[in-house]
Amino acid sequence: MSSVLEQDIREKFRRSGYTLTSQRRAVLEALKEAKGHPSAEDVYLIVKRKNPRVALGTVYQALSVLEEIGLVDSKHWSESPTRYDLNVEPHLDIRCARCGSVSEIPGVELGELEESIRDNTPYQVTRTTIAVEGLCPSCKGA
Amino acid sequence: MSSVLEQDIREKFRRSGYTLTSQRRAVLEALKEAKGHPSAEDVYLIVKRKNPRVALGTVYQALSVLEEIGLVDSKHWSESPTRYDLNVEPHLDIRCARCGSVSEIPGVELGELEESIRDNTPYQVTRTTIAVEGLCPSCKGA
DNA sequence: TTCGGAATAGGAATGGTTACTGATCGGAGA
DNA sequence: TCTCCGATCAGTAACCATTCCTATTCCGAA
Repeated sequence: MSSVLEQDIREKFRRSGYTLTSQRRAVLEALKEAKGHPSAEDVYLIVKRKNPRVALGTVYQALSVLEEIGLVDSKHWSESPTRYDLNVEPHLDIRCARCGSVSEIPGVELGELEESIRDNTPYQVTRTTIAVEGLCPSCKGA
Repeated sequence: MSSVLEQDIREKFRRSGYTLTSQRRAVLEALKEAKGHPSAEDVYLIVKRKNPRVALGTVYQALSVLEEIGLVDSKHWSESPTRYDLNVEPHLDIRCARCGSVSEIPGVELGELEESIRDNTPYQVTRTTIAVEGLCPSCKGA
C-alpha cells in the first residue's frame, strides 16, 4: 500500500478546483493515522484531538470532496456507518458482523465481473460495490 | 421467476417457529403485487390499501422475518432505502442513480467470486452483497 | 489591501429504521 | 369449545448517520 504523495494531493486539488484547506488535510492525516477503515465519526474524533473546533459536518464534507477527487474511497455495509479508506484501488473488504472490524481480502480478481456486468445490462454502469460480511477469526470462536 | 408455492411458505414458517399471520401474508402479497424491488415504504402503502390499520413497523418486522426464513431477499444501495425482492436466488440488481428504478442483471456468474472470496480470507463469510449503480436506458439520454 | 466566493462551525433538520408499550391475536392444551 | 400465555401488532417515540442551513471566517486573485 503506497502512501499518496504530497504532489498527487496538490495536483488532484488543483485540477478539481477545490481548495486544499487545513481541515481537509487534517482529514487525510486522520485517515492515515487510523490506518484501517474508519467511519466519519472515527475520523472526526481523531481530527478533533488536534483541532477541537472542527465540526462533524466539515469532516463529512471533506470526505465527500476527497472521495470525489479520487483520494479516498468509501464503502457501506448495512447496519453500520460508511467506512472510508485511503486505498482507492478496486479491492474487497470484509466486515465482521460481530465486532465491526474491517480488513482487506487480497487476491480476488474483479475485472471479469465488471466486464460481465457491463455486457449484460443496458444500463450505463457507474459504480459497483461489493460488501462482504462475516466473522473475523477472533469472533468466530465466540 | 417461479412464484413461491403456498406449501413452501407454510413449511418455512413451521420450521422457523414464527407464525404465519395475516399481516405477514399481506406483506408477501404486496411484494408479489409490486413485482419490482419495492422499499419497505412501498410495501407498507400497498398493504395499507387493504388494511389501513397496519403499522409501518409491522411491515419492517414482517420483512425481517420473511428474510430470515428465506422467503425474501433484501438489498441496500446508498442514498436509498433498502429494497426487497421475492427472488432469493443469488443474482445481481442494478439501480438507476437518477430515477431509482431497479432491474435484474441476468447471466452473470457469481459462484466463482464467492469461492474466491472464501479462499482468500480467514473470516467465515456469511454474506456477500453486490450493489450495482448506473443510468437506466431512459435516464441515460437526459 | 480589498473583495467575493468558497469553506467552516455550530446546530437544527431529515429520513429510514428500530424500540417501546399496551392492546390483540392465535394456537396448544383442558 | 373455552382458557390462557406467549407471539404479534398498532401507534408512536426514539435513534442515529447524514445532510442542510446560516452566520462567520478564510483564502486567493486582482
